[in-house]
Amino acid sequence: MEKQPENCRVEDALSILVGKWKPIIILHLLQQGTKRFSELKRSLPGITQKMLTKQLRELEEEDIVQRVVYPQVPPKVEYSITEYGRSLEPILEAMHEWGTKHTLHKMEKQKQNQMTS
Amino acid sequence: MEKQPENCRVEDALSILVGKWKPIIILHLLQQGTKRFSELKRSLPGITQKMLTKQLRELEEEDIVQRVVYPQVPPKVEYSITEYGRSLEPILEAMHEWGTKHTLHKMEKQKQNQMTS
DNA sequence: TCCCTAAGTATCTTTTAGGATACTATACCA
DNA sequence: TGGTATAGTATCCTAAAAGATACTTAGGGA
Repeated sequence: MEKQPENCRVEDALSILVGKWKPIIILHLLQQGTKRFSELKRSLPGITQKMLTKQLRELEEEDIVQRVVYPQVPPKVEYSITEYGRSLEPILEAMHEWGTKHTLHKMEKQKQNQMTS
Repeated sequence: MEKQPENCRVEDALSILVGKWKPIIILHLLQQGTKRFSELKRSLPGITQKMLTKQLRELEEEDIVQRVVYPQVPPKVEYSITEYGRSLEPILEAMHEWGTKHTLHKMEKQKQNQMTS
């Protein structure tokens, strides 16, 4: 890690990952390969079309996902992770691992609060 | 990584790291140890007192930083990373590494765009 | 002839994050 | 007597993210 936090590039990764839906979209595509728009939508309960479209376009812009349109009616559009997008996997791994620990940490804290109250 | 993205805990890590100031605050404390409020403020050009206070309180709430108040006037308050907070380091490492690659990736893309235009 | 589908747009409203600015307390120092 | 320093609060305001809802397109099937 750099000596000077000012020069650090953590924000770059963060800017791609933040948002209520982006991490889970990336995880779905990482784990399940190519998916149609409607499949993704079904996989993300609560997301609106507008949001899904927006997030996917932003990820495409960053070269994290690839969008393939089949010129047919009704439309068919497939999304998949790019090779470059796959390079985010270690970050997501690290976060997942930490998140699991974090759940335990919170539970322990709650237990302690109960005991002292 | 879990088979089902729904059960994944990536969001937990993300929720702690997001925000315009949190990652850089954590990095400062990780690298420079204990710091007074005013020192942190000087290290973060552009941050307002309100924001710094807010971010620090939220990190304290999550047990990422520790806050120690010395009962004296003018006030003295010291902040430091907790052991638990230190466990975020691998995530920040992974992000930093990726961010560095990302910069290169963007530069290559720009070069290609210039060549095709 | 009309409805269905898939993958969107277009508007409008709500929620959240972030920022600007002013104010506070109180010991110490000139 | 008044100014300085530190670590905050208290209000108000703007911008960005997110959400709700309605509309579009055009081929195929009943």
